[in-house]
Amino acid sequence: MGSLTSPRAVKGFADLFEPQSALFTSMENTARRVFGMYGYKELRLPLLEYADLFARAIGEETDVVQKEMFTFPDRKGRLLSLRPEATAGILRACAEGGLFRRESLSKVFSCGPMFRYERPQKGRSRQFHQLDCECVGAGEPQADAEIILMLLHFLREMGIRDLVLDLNTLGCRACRPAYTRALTAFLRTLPPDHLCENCRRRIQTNPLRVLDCKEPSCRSLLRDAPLIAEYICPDCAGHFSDVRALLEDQGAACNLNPRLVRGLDYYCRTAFELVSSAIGAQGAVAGGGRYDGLVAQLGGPDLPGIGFACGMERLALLLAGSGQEQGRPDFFIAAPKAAGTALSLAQTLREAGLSGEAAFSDGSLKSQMRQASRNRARFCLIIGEEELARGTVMIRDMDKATQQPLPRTDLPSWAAERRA
RNA sequence: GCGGAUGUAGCUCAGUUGGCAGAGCACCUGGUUGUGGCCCAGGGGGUCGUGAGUUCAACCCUCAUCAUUCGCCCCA
Repeated sequence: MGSLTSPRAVKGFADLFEPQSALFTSMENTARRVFGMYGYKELRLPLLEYADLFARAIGEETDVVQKEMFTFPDRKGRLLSLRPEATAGILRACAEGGLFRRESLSKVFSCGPMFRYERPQKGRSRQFHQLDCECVGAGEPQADAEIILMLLHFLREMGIRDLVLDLNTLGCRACRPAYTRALTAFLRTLPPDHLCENCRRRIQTNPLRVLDCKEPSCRSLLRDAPLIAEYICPDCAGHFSDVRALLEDQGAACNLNPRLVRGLDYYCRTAFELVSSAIGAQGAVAGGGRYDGLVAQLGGPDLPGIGFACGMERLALLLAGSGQEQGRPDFFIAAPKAAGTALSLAQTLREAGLSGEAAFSDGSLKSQMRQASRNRARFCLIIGEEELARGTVMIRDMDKATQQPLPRTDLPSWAAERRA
């Protein structure tokens, strides 16, 4: 297994090779195209931010901030973090760049690697990639509906249909505290030894999360738990029913899930998630929600906003096996005694628009033709003894196993013919 | 941070109660085919993850360690 101390990749940081890397590129291109149709503009962002940005945006008490960030001091002792999610950085950049003052409605798209220090498993690595959209400046239910429809549109374009859209409302600053109090009070009435260990802890730390515990015993105890729907204010209720009506009108089936809770503190009102049961335990492919007030909390203008993130590795898991056929090269040049000539002919053909390679070394004709075959080249251009003497090249059709000689000076026109 | 599983050739994996390390695929060379694919013959490649221990003898048993992987937690 290699030499004593061959370098290794950092744990949880994957190298993406050919089929996978092409899949990621096509995801990004499809995202640019589809999101562009809805008016989203691409933003390219740094991976590193001052650590306190995330504490302020995501919430000091969240797991992400407390134990999942890559945080370290720079040379002057300032704490930096590799971004664990995209929203905070996007909002910081837009505020700092004056975007929110120049336009009343901002739609931005960004993508790239995110970092969380977690134990890797299927669908989760320490460096992972997200597509991320944020719509800032619109508090209307139409904004919620549009961004969800856009996400579904994108997934449809990627050939993914069988995801379940979970939808919930989390209330707002006005009504959520009352609900949290009611839920906590209810949880305290339960016999503690019937709740799982995690849930007993969560009553203190984050009562909302008890709602989506997967333990059967917890689930049954929670059947009679108060629902957010009974506590939300009329504004939130109206907003939520408008969003549902708009989605329904567009034929977007959604599953109302009163237990859907998001782990980032900034979410309010609409929360949604797209879930698959086909890719292991980490089934959330995309998720997002509304975050009115977050921009102001980060020192920007008081704007409402909504956004989502889509996990590219999890998308790739869904797409596994549906890999599109790789394009075949047009030619391969086998020239056992004329590697230099082969190189220059290859350049001629490429400048004429064909793709292909020439053998570098002076291996046997047999081995060079094997190489042509392995490359799945359509044509093999052979320069053997005879062709070398006559200044010609043998052009072999690798599928039909037919061939004909051609003067080398005719290659440009042969290439032009091939292109047509 | 906590559990379970797995580390043997480039890849996928066999390996008996402890007794000289194997297959398929891939790769290389040659034969045959008008010069590739199919077929035939041959070949290269492994300190059995690493380090200790038990034993006359360890891929196999014991301990440690590292890595990978699937879960928990959390999230996309």
